[in-house]
Amino acid sequence: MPISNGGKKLSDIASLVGCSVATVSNAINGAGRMSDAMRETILAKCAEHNFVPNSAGRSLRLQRTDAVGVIYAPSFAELFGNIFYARIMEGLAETFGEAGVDIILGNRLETDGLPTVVRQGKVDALVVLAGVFNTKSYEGFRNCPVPLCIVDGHTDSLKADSLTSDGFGGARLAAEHLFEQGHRRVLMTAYRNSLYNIQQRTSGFFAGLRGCGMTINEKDALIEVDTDAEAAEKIIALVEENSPPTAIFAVNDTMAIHLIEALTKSGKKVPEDVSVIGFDDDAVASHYHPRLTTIRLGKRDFGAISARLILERLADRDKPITHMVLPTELVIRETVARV
Amino acid sequence: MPISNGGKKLSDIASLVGCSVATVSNAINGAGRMSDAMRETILAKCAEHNFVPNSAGRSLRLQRTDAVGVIYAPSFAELFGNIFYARIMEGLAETFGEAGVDIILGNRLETDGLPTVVRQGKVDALVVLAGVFNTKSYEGFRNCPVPLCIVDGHTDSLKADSLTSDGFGGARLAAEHLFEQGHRRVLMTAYRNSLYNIQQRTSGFFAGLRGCGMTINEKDALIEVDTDAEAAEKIIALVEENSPPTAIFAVNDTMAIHLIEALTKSGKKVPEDVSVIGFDDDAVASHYHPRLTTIRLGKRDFGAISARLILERLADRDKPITHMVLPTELVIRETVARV
DNA sequence: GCATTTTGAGTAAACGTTAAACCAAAATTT
DNA sequence: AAATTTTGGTTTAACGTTTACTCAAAATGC
Repeated sequence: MPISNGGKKLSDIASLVGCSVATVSNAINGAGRMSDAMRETILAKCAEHNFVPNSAGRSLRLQRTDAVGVIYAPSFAELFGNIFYARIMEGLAETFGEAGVDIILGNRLETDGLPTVVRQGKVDALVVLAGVFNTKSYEGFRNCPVPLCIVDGHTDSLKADSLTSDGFGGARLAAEHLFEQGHRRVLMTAYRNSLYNIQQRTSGFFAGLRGCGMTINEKDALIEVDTDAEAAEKIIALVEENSPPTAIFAVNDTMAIHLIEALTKSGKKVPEDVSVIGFDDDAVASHYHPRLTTIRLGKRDFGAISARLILERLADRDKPITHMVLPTELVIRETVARV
Repeated sequence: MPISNGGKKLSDIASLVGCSVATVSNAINGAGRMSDAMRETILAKCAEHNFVPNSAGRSLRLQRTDAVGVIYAPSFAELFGNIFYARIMEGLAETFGEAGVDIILGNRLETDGLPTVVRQGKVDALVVLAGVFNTKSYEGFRNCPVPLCIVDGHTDSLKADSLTSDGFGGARLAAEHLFEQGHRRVLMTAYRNSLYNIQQRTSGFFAGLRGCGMTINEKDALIEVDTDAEAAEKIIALVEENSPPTAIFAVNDTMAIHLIEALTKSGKKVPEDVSVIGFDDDAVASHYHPRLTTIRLGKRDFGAISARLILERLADRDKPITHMVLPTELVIRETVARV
């Protein structure tokens, strides 16, 4: 049987000091009544023995754990490889850490329904990293007994705070940049199975184009695909046509890079022959050659803000549901040429 | 007061079924004695209500938490940004997840001594990601009440399992590759403040060179620096000398890339004028241009193996301390030329 | 000097779970 | 049929905290 604590408990300190356990507890929590001398003596003994109350006992009594779960469906495997989520985790760790709240990774195999960590009562709240969520994915969280904060996703079907980036505005930024650089024949590539994020980017891009005064047929200009490879294939074909696009907006950076690789392989130069703009500002974006022009999200802020959202909700369960939208910014690098 | 569980408890199931709480507990844990009918009825009711025993109650009684802490000193900020550790986390999450063990991020501000998460008894064991540890860093873990597993580091001063990669062998691989490609005048750049990992790489490299029959003066061939910028500066100067190096072994990939950038900027071509080989196989290594030849570590294995090491120790506290050394491999890309 | 309030604690119950100890009834052995 | 074992459970205590309640002694008010 594993020993979980150093072995010390309230009663040890109590008998060391010569008082009751209740008094020790009160001293630690700044509650109850006792002489200043007593309080100091107890606190000193606690410090001397490096004592801190056992978490299980405390949780049981207090009906709270001072821990939040972070879950990423369907599996955690992708999370750590993905720099986008890494930054979020960084923000979460910092903000929750300062608040004295631990982060538990929801890495247990969930059958369906609520995460194990919730059903066991191990967490006070849940951060849901919703990257690949579709509307159905949220169903599992219906009547979740702890507050939820959905990061990088949104649904109206759940009573949960949520936090997304301004995919619409970011994509509009991309459209405007292309327009300003003189591009008039532009294409967008996106995944067919439209999640919330993708939809936002798509509508933002075409809204941006129209806002610049372009008349554009979305049916022709939006290339819907299932994979990056399919996107590359279609683009190569389109570039060979009579009136080829001068610029392409890829729905994310990895797709953008696939496009550039394919374009280069088929003899087209980026950005001289065709410009490419991505979305996300992944780590690869700045390391790739040529360095990718893209849209940057407030990645790190996602973590800190969602943590704060949860902390606030824990403090006030009745505060109104919040849906925050974080701004995006254009990062100009080397893949968009002036024409 | 936050509600942590769905609210259900053993006694609810018990009164639903019409038996005692002990019987419900026994049914769930496959303990005690009861009729098959009773066991099935109870299990069915548990499933129907999605019941799972409360963690705090269980921990308190069982004196174990089914959770491990992962700590990364001095702060977590770097961890998630670093793909090396991200892969380790991935392995940990998967292996611990299968074993029904949760991972708690040690993100609470630690003053000194043991992590808060340990003092609170929130974890059964600790994974210490030791990347930046020096011998002094380990002192804080002296008389840690829970088992430790040190990942990517090692010390004899602690009774702890540990896991490192074969930096020595990997660096030897690098040396042999350079020799085989005809390089006879080679340099190594490394950080001055020598941690365990760096030391291993350094001695492995020169051992490899000597093993190939080269006589080499380590004093001249080892360029010790404090920063990547300093390394770049020194290398630029050395390359301008009478008998310039034909190849450089950088102690890690980021340093290698700094070197290449500087070399390129000062008019030298990599690998035509000077070859560069790195260490770690970071994500950048394959995305950078030119693609970096480097030494790959068993990154992902680190997580899975250290998790298994901990699981084994939890099962048997008296099993002998293990220090595992994982093999490395040479990844040939584009930054080493034949001369 | 007596009644009342305040101070400085202590007592005891509760949080949800598990496991050892216990026990009546049924089944088996002698 | 009496003695014994097995079956199918129940009762109870314990894990470490916190907090409402209690209570004597000291301080204060009149």
